Amino acid sequence: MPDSGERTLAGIDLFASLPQKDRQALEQRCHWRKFAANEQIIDRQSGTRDVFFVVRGKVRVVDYSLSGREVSFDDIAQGGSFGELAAIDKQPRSANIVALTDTIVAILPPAIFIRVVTEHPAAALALMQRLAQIIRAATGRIMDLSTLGAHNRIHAELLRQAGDSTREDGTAVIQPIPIHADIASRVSTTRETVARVLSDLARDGIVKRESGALVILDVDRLRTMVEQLKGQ
Amino acid sequence: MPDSGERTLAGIDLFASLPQKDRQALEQRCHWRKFAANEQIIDRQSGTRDVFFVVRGKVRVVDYSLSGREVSFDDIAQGGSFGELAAIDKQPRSANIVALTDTIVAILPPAIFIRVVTEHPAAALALMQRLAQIIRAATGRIMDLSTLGAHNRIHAELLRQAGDSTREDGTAVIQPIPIHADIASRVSTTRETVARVLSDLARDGIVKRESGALVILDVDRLRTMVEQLKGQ
DNA sequence: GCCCTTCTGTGACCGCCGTCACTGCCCTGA
DNA sequence: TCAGGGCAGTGACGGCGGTCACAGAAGGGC
Repeated sequence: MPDSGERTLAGIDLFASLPQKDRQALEQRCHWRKFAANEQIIDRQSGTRDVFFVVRGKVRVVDYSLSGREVSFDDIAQGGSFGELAAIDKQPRSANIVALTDTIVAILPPAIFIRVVTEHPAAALALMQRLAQIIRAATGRIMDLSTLGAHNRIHAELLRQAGDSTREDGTAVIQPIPIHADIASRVSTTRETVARVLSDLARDGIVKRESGALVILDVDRLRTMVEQLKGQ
Repeated sequence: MPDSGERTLAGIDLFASLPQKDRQALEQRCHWRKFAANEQIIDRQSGTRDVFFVVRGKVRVVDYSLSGREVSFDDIAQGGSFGELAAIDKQPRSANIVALTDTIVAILPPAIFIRVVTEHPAAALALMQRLAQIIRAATGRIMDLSTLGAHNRIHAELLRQAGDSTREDGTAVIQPIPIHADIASRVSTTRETVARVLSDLARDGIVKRESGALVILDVDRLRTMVEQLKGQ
């Protein structure tokens, strides 16, 4: 693989509106690294403050309780970034990052990052919007954890994963089929509960397993199941 | 009360490092309003994008499930600000704000706010740090909700409220005495459970009610109670 | 002072769901 | 083709904690 072809920040969302010249200058200041699938990229414990950009691949933000219970926060795809928090506030890292696939990242020292995102208004706004997005997701999740039962949180997660893929006939497809344990760690429940809920939904004709995909047969019904219980 | 004395942004954290001239220019663009205790300042539903600064008083960020269950996120004291999210990403408001005390706020239109915090590096950084702080608090809360039982979340909340007030002899004071229902809504449990936990702690000699204050008699023991259970 | 509201404290009940323990499936690789 | 590992599915059980229902304390206003 020609490394040079990968050494670009052109696809990074945060820097989308940066003049090409400035972006190229930034590229000079980056380190570039590859990680294999399942490799850990950032450890919570580490004292580093670098900021990372996903040039290629996909990573997951996770944390573990001392008991080993896994809580996952977000998946970050190509074009995204992570590690900003420590750079911004000089506090320790707030979570772990693992590569989901083979991944190439660009690594930027904190001081340079801060300079870019404070001195370029467009980059500043992009970062603020990203942080705002994280906050909205987190507060939504806190509301879910506080007001919904495990079953309904799983329903809500299915709808989230279906995204806007709902078709005319009220069906939607989730592909590839998500691993139960992953769903569980995203909504803070157990693998077993996810399996039970999916069984129930299949029994009621609301979802169906199909070659490599999970089909939601009745998106509306699933949606009302979540909303009704919110209101009880 | 001389209103003029209150019409200043001098005490607002976000603008602490702004040149006086710029800050005074901003003051010209603000509207100023008073709210009485318990009055709602921002409604989730409202389509506004203004940013608010707490010139005087104290406000609370809360949200309600359709069932009426109250979830509170943060209290914002004098010098703080709120309403930034909607201004940053032009999405609907993410929560409600109620005045805890009689409060004076300065209200700034979104466009002006965005200009200040993108064009002044120091203000940009201050805002990013504030957003980062919110994210850390939220992820911490998600971890607590995901891995701790209700009892331990209450223990943790007591330690949080005690802050760094721990004295030489291992005691700490929380003052004024927090209302059980408030604790409950901060850690997503019920008033009754808070009462039971405090009773248990009092029975074990770990806390004590005292004229207008809650005294933690053994901070260390309380801390280990939380950490042990995290590890199980 | 008194009342009325708000807050606290506690018992009884019971349903949700996490835990444990297996079984069985599917797929990959030797 | 078979073995082994990862994933899925399901039953049994039991404890945590939410809900309901009161009773009592506390405090603030007139």
